[in-house]
Amino acid sequence: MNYSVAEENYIKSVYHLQQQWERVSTNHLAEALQTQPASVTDMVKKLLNKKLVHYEPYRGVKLNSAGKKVALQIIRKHRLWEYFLVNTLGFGWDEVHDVAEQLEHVNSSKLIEQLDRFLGHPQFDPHGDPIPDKQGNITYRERLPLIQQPNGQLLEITAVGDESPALLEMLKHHGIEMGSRLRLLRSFAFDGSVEIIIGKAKPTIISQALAGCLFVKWIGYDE
Amino acid sequence: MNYSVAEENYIKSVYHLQQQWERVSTNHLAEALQTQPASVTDMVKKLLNKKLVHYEPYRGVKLNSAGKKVALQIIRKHRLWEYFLVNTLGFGWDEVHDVAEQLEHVNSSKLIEQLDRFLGHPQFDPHGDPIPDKQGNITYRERLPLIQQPNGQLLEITAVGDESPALLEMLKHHGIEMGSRLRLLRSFAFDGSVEIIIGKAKPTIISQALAGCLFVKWIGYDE
DNA sequence: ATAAATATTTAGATTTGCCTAAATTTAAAT
DNA sequence: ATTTAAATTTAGGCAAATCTAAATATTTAT
Repeated sequence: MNYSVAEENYIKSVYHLQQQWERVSTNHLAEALQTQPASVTDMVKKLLNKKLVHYEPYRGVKLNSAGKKVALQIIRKHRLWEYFLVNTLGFGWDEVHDVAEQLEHVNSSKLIEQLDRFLGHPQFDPHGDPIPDKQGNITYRERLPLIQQPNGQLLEITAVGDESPALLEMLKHHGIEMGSRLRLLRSFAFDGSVEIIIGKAKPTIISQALAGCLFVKWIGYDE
Repeated sequence: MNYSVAEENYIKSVYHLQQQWERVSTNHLAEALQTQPASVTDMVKKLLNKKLVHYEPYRGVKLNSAGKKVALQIIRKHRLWEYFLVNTLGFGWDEVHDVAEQLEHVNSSKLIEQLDRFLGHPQFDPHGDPIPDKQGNITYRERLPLIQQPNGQLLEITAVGDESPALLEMLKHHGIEMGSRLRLLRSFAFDGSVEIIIGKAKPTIISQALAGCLFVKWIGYDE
């Protein structure tokens, strides 16, 4: 099967919104796709005809297993291209989204498999999100909100919350990147900021907003 | 300015057909684009509105300088992607056309400049066709039909006439590739076949059809 | 439980890129 | 110089993906 760019974008959006809501509403989709609710209703009916979604009028939409499969392949392409743009072509990760958004719709299984091989079968994209494999399997990895972790823990950055230039600038300033290790020292009730040690540097305080964008896994208490 | 995929394909086709005919006819364009003459007339009017072509009804169409500029950038993208597919991802050059046809429409100047840098600013694509630079300048290179060259000349392959799997297979069999050196010994009146020495191998005879697909530059008479 | 507010769908249009069939223009042939 | 053939354009329509405005369903609040 081959789907139009518009169809692929709808499928991808439903997939992402489903991570948060069981049934995805028309308005949410319209918001995510920057389009009108009426247009969403139209397209959802087309996806229903193509047997990619469950849908009942007024009740929201949900990918069925065929739809999920399609979504995972689009996401695979998107994230492989992001990895390529950052690691091969030297893009910053705040610059890759729009380009990957276009590249993900290029249709060639040979292209994507050769790209995957060239890149060394990466498992995670530059933002820490997992890259589904050819079969659609995802390697999950701890992705715990930094806020809420117990003090003293040695942690490793596994993902970031958004891909804005502003966040990237902030992280660069602190010398934080994917895989960085840090220790959570304490948090302040006043403004929700937290004190951390990044690598072997001196303790620093980062804002609640910044901390809220960081996801980690546990490494242990010991140095 | 930003052009649709359909518009870009028309512009590119006009450019290529212009290499052969001063004014490009509606039927030729329709043939090249696998579409109907009436559709061509429609689109040509749109390109006229966008001031990319000269056009008079019944008289054919021709890119103006703005149109040429656009065409060269599309061709630049197409050929850079072909180079990438062959040299980085290991495609055969008979497999690249359709994929490059899609990739050439991805819109990001940063992408194409970084790709160009990553590839080392190649000047020729895998078929020997020149890659226009960012400004649209083309490095020309001798591209003489093998047939018609004087006997005894030492020649180097600079381009091939088509990109079919069949031609690639044939060339592989003879050990001919871009940059191969060969000497033309003689041609046979009977079927137009020619006898050549490829590199330091023994003389072989290749068919007129094959010879007609090869383009060369002169290196000299001496060994 | 009913009214008000919100969400969703339907109806009818628009744009892009394409089509077929008919009309028109240009080129070729007698 | 007409007639015939070929090429091109015009007219009218269609499908995909979108829109606005109006109608309908659902949810929330009184």
